[in-house]
Amino acid sequence: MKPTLQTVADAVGVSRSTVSNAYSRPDQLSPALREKIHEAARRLGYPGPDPTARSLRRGRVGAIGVLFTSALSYAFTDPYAVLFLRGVAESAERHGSGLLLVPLSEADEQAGIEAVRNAAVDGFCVYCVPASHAALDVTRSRGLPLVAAERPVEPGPDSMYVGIDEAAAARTVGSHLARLGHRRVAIVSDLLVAERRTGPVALDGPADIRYDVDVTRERLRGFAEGLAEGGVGWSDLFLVNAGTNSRAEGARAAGYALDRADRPTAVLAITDLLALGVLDALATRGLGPGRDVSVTGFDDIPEAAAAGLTTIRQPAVEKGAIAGRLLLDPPEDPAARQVLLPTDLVVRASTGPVERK
Amino acid sequence: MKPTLQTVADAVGVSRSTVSNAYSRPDQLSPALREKIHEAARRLGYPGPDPTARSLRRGRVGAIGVLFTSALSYAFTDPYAVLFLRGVAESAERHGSGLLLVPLSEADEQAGIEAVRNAAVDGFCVYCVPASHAALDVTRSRGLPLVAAERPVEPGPDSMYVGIDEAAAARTVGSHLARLGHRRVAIVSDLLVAERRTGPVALDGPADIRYDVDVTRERLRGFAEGLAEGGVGWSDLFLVNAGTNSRAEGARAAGYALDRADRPTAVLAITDLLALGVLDALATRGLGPGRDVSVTGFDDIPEAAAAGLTTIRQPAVEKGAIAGRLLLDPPEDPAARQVLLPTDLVVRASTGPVERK
DNA sequence: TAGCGCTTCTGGATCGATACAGTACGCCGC
DNA sequence: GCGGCGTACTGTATCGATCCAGAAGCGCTA
Repeated sequence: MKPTLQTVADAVGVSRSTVSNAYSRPDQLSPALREKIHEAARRLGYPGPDPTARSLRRGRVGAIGVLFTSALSYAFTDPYAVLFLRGVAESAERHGSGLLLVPLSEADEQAGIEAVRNAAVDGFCVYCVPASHAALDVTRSRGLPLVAAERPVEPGPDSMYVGIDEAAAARTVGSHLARLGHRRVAIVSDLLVAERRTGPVALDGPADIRYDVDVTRERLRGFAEGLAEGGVGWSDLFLVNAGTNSRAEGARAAGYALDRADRPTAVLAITDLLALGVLDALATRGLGPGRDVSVTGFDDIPEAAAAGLTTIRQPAVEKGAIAGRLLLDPPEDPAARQVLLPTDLVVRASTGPVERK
Repeated sequence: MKPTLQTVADAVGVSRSTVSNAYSRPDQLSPALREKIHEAARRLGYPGPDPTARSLRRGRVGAIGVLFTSALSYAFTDPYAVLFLRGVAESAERHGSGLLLVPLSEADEQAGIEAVRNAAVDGFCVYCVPASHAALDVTRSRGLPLVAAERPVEPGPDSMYVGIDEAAAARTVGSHLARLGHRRVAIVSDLLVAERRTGPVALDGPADIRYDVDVTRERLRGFAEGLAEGGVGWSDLFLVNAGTNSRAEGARAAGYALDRADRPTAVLAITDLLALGVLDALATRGLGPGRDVSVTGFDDIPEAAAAGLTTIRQPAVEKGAIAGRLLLDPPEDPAARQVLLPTDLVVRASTGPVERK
C-alpha cells in the first residue's frame, strides 16, 4: 500500500491537514513539527502530495498543452517549430509549469479529440492547426485559456493570439521579386489542398485554398499582391503543392516548376524548410540560386543564413515565449491579449535580378 | 458554474454513473440513452469527464514524463536529443499518451525536485541526467516505472534502460585512429568537470571525471582503450572541457588544442555537435579535416553526413521509441527490460592517416 | 409462475489531496 | 482577571470523476 498524507499524519500523530500544510504552506506550522513530518515522510517513503489529487482539489494542473496538427513525432522536425516550442518552454519553465505535447493525428480525428479531452493542462497553445479541426471545438469547450500561434483571419474580441501580419510580410517578398524584374514565378507551398500529395495545382485565387490553415492563404495572398506590383497576375503563377513541410518534398515540388519548358525565374517557398529543398533542386540541376533562379523562404531558421536564403525573419523563440506568457497569465486588458510581432525581409544571395538575355 | 457529470445526469434524469459510462464504456448502455446523454452534454456545454478527476480515480494519467538535465529550453537544441524525443513521441502517440516535458534546471535543484513531484505522469524517461541529481531520488520514490536512456554503469536487476555499449563503441573510434597512426590526440567533451567552463583539464583517468554522467566516463574510457592499442597512454591525451554541448563551444574548446605548439593530429569529440564545432575551428584556421587533423564525433546526427564526419551511429529514434514502449508497457520478463542497441563506426572524410613529414 | 440469466441502470464508497471555518492556547494590555 | 488577538493545529466538506455490488426489468424455459 502506497503511503498517503493520512499515513504520514497517523505516524506523526497530527491531522492530515497539517501534513498537507507542511508541504504546501510551510509557514503555517512550527519549524519543529514541519521537520518531524518531513522526517516521517522520508522514513515511510512518502513522495509528497500526489500531483493528480492536488490538481483536482486546487483546480490547477501546472502544465500547458501544445496542440500540433501533424503527428506528434513530426513536431520536432521543423526547425521553426522547434524554435517556437523552445520559447513556450522558456515561459513554462519560468512559471514552474511543464509542457504537455498533445498529438493531433490527422488520420484519426477521434484520437485527437480524445487526446484533448484527456489532457490535464491549464491552457492550450494551438500551433498550425486548421480552423476546421474538430479537436479545436473540444479545446474551446474545455473552457481553458487558449492562445493561437498565428493571427486568426477573424479574431474574436476575447481570443488570444501571437502572430505576425502574414500577408504584409509576404507582400514584401513579392514586391522584392517584382522589383528585381521577375515575371515567371512559381510558388511552392504545403497545405494548398487537403490531400498530401506533391504536384502542381490550379487555384482561382488565394481564397480558393481548400485547406483551411489561414497562414497558407494569407502568405499566398501577400505573395500575389506583392508580385502584382510588377504586373504579375494570379494566373501567371505556377503553384506546386508539397506533400509535407520538409526539405525533401520541397525539392520534389520544385522539380515540377524547374523542369518546365518556360522555367520560372523565381520560386517562392512558403517556409524555409521547403526553400532549402528548392535550393537542393537547383543544385542537382546545376542552376545557380540568385542567378539562374531566385529563391525565397519564410521564417529565417538558422540554416537559412548558412544557405544564403532570402527570407522573412520572424522572432520564433519570442513568439513562443509570448504565447506561453499569455497562457499562464492572461492579461486583463483585451488589447494585450492579441500580439502582432514585427517581421523583416532579409535579403541574401538567393535572390537577384532576372537575367536579360 | 461549470457543468459536471452530475449536471448532465440531472438534466437527462439518470444517474451519474450512467453518464460516466456513456463516455468511458459505451457498450454498457443502450445506444438510445447514450445518444440522449451526449445530446444533453452538447447542449449544456459539458466537455466530457474532467481529466484530473478521472486520473485520480483511475490511477492512470495518460502521459509520460521526460526528464532533462539542461534547462527545458535547451532540450530542442541538440539534434540528437530531438531524434530521441521523436522516438519517445512515436511510442506515446501510438499508446494515446501525451508527453510531458519536465524541466530539471541545474541552477535551482529544488525547482527540479518540485517539478518531478508535481508531474502528473504514468512513468518517467530519464535522459542524460547525472546519477547524483537529487530529483532522481524523488523520481524513484514516486514508485513509477522509470527508464533510463542510457545504460547505467551498475544496472539493478529490475531497472529499465535502453542504451548502447558506450565504451565498446568509443573503443572502435579510438582504435580506428590508432590504426591510422595518430599519437598526439586531443579529446573535446562536455561534463568532464562539474563547472560549465571551456578549457583544458587534467584528469588522472576516466574514473576521475568529477561529473557523474556515466556516458561521458564510459566514452572516454573507450576512447582511451582504443587509442592504447596504438600505444597512446592516458597521460598523452590532451583533454578539453566544453562548457555546453554546442557547436560554438566545440569550436572554442578545439581552439585550446589546435593552437598548441605540438598540435594534435586527431581530435575526438564526445558528440557530433561538438565535433561540428571542431570542424569549424579547423576551417577558421585553414586546416583540412582528415588531412591536417582528423576529427571524430558520436551519434551520427543528420548533419554529420553532410559534414563528412567520422562518427558512431546509434539508432536515435528507435532508442526513444523503445524507451517509450518500455515505460508504457513494462515487459514481465526482467531481461526484456534492459535493451542494448547496436552501434556502427561510420568512417567518412574527417579521418585519415597521420601525415608523415 | 417460479427460476434463471442477461442487459441496463443505480447509489454509495472511494481515489488523495486542499480549503476554510473553527478550536485551543498563550500572551498582552488595562 | 478578562477581553482581544495572533499563532498553531484540527476536522469536515469538497474537488469530479470511476468502481463495484446490487437492483430492476425482461425474455425464456421448464
